[in-house]
Amino acid sequence: MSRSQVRRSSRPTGLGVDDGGCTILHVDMDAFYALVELRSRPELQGMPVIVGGGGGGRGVVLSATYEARAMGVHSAMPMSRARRLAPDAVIIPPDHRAYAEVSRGVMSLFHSITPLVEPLSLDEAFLDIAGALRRLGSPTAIGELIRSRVFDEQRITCSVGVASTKFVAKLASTRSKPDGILVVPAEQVIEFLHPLPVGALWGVGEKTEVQLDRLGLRTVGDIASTPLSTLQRALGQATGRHLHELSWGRDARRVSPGEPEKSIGAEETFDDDIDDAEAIHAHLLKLADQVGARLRSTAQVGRTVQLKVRFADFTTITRSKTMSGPIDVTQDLYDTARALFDALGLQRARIRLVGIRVEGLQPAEGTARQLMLGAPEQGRREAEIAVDAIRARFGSQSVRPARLVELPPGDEDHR
DNA sequence: TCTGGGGTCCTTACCCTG
DNA sequence: TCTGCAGGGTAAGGACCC
Repeated sequence: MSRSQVRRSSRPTGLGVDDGGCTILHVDMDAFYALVELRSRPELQGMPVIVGGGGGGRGVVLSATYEARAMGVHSAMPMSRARRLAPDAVIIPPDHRAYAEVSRGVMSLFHSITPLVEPLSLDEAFLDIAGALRRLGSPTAIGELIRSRVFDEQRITCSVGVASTKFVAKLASTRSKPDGILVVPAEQVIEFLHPLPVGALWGVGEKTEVQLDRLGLRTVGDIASTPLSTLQRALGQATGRHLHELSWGRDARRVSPGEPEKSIGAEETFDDDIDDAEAIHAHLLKLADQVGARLRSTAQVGRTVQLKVRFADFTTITRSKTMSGPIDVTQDLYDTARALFDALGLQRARIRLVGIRVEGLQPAEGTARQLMLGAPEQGRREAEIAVDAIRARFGSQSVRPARLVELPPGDEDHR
């Protein structure tokens, strides 16, 4: 990608450049996964490229270049549909390790600007730059500095929203995409917000948009002029208040770095629906293994185990159990999830996905752990910690539960 | 059309306790 | 002892975000 291509909208755009008081930046990488892939495949520049898929043909679009987007492709779209819309698009399976590495570089760059960085995902973050103004200049100048450094250091482009609140900064970065910067001065927030469609508000998805449409509310301005009580009756107390506040540009949330995780989970959609309980048990063991390893690697324990089951018709149920004490041992996670699954009493129902999630996280240090009925007082956890160490050194596949080791065809006797 | 995987937050219902 | 109520914890489901 040439410099001239990516810098085409390098001047601040939109409502003006009076950026006084606009100390919140929202920085969002453009078509992140796709642009990371283009770095190593420059021959694909200017072509429709889609990152997504996965092995079983049941994947969705994770990211698409703007050339693919122009053909109607967007993220979260089923791959089968994306292929129909853009039959000539180059499809690349995701390489999460590469994205994580670029993300670390970008976040580290942000931290060189300000310590107040709140990552939202791999490819976006809020920055509070109030403390950096004297050193680095105006908010707009800092936004431009970030855009230019991201490109120079990572060879990808990003968009920056500059405002006095997180919510407006995020909207501004979205409106400036791709490869732009938009400043929304505090006194022009209402003018900026009210013409936008309701779907622009954080928390309004497909379902809520339909509900709002039934009330005849199509723009943010419509919501602002609707009595709070009407919104709360239609959408519930919290959502009604939330949308009403946002519609007037009120968002008191601070940029808060280092928010602790509230849950850790893993789930798997099968290539083909499964109706065999034994096979489901094996997948549950694999997921428990992943979740347990993540808990231990982050030195956390959790109290509630949640099982998720999605059936062939896409209906989804969850079942959960709160333990009397926190756990982080794979075997305990598996036993609990399996008991929840068995209690469903399914008779060869066709299952599309299973997942395990652990909630109620707390630091492992100093926590009295739950001892499962019949479990040895010592041993299991220590063994799993030893396995974690071996995997850290020799790879995640170096040690696995015996029943997860794939046998060559015809070798069932050794199972 | 046919829907991943990782999360967060909200609502509702129910049970228990004081 | 019974009743009503408030509040907390748990469970389940749903909407939403990236």
